[in-house]
Amino acid sequence: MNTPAARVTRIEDRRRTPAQVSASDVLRWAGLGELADPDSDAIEFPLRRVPALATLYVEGQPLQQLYCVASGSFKSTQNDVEGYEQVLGFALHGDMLGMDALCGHRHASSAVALEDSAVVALPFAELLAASREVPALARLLLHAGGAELQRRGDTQYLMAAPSSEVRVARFLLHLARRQAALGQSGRRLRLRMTRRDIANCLGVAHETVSRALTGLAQSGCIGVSHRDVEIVDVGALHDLQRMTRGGVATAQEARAIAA
Amino acid sequence: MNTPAARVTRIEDRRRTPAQVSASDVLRWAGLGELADPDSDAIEFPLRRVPALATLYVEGQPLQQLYCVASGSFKSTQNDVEGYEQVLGFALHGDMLGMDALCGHRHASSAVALEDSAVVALPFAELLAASREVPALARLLLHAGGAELQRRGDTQYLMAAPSSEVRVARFLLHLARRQAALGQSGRRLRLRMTRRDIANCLGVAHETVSRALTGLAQSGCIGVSHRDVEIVDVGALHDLQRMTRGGVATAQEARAIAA
DNA sequence: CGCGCGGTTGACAATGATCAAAAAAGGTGG
DNA sequence: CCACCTTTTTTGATCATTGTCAACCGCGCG
Repeated sequence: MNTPAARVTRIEDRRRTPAQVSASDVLRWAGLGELADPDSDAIEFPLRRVPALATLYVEGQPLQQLYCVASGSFKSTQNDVEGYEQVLGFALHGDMLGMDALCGHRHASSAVALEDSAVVALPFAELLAASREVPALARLLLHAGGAELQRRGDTQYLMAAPSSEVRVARFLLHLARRQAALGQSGRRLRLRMTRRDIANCLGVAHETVSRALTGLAQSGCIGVSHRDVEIVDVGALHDLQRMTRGGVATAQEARAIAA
Repeated sequence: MNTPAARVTRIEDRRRTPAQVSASDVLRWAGLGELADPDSDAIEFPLRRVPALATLYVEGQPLQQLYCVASGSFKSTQNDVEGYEQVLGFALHGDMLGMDALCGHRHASSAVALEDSAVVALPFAELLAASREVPALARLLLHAGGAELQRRGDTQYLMAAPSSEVRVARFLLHLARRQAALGQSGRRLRLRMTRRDIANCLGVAHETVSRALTGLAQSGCIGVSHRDVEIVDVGALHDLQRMTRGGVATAQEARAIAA
């Protein structure tokens, strides 16, 4: 494994050096570090900064590039005829964006940066050509597609929760798990998205998200301050998350019922 | 385009002949007919019958095969710790199953046949190897991943509908559109899944699905008899499907409000 | 024939959407 | 730095939608 950490290019460095990221780094970020090799080291992709609230691509636009989130975060959305926006999910470091354009070669969703972010731009045509000689690239695309499908499945699970408080609890746990997998804290979350975005994604009114958060805070499961959430009692939150219906007054009650 | 129809292998024929399907046929079924060539004609995959209610693969199982639905239909489900089942979606002819296992090489969902069905079994390892020489196979995988993502996005859109009647309306329209794309009727549907499965997928109680269906029937939008649904007034259903909240008494009212 | 499963319908309680308003935060320009 | 604006978030009150419980029907099957 010849010290992969030493070879990982730090994002911060890239702000000064020419904005390029090697395919190896993309593989590592996507969780396929074991496939990084000299071939993929040699391939470089441009890094593109995306300011907060900027649109990376919009639904219907022909597929030119796929993107890998280098830093920051994004929301994916679908817009129906009336312009009503449906939030499909949120993308963090290492997540690929634009995979749903692989069928039809037009983006099936839009992506908007939630904060100042950066993405690696992967030109699809070149990627396709290069993937014939560098199998790791082909694997990258398949892996990314599978990962995105799993995230969508998780989101569907969130949305199907019978009570809104459970939905929000699941949402927080899901986000915490993803952050933890990135080496960040699994207890302290900064919600980069608005309550409205969360509500939209969960299929509830945004006031309900607000109420659910204060409810969970009053039960002692979490602490909420603006967009910072601390998961105080993971166990209680996890027990609550499984419940079918009806809120729970306190974290201890949640444990009592679950026992 | 040398008369592709003549070269398409009919499903019925396969019941007698050795159970093999060419890669070209899979490409055509998946909507990539233009990529079919002599190379892909030469590759054959086994056809596997799946009786009603049989499980094709289960969550957690190592990925051995990907599947393409040849006939019949399937539901994809996720099971949480307690065994509670979450229906993620339904697969029809030409849909690929198992794509979410491409990340982690374990199935992230289970697939169950809703009726007597048949699938083309695509051994993943061989597929990966062959795709280096036959680009069409690589494209097939990417295309299928994108298609599955789009279907999941549509499902999320269904689930996010604010009223249960709208959810069901969208569900019916979605299914009708897919059936129409397969050359079948876009007006007459046979719901292969139980009401409970629909409800689970939409995130509502199964009684609510029942009520929504009779409600839509009484408004004159659809006709319902057991599992056969006829879309009588597509326009009204489509108008209703866009509404944000509140049912509509009659199909004419739906049009009046929409006007 | 009885049984189980899937589906429908009714009654009731309650979750959550809606409307309304105000407080808090963030950004902008002077 | 402050005033001012917009956006975001919170909280309250009310009521409809919908989940839950329950009974019933129709159908297929052993």
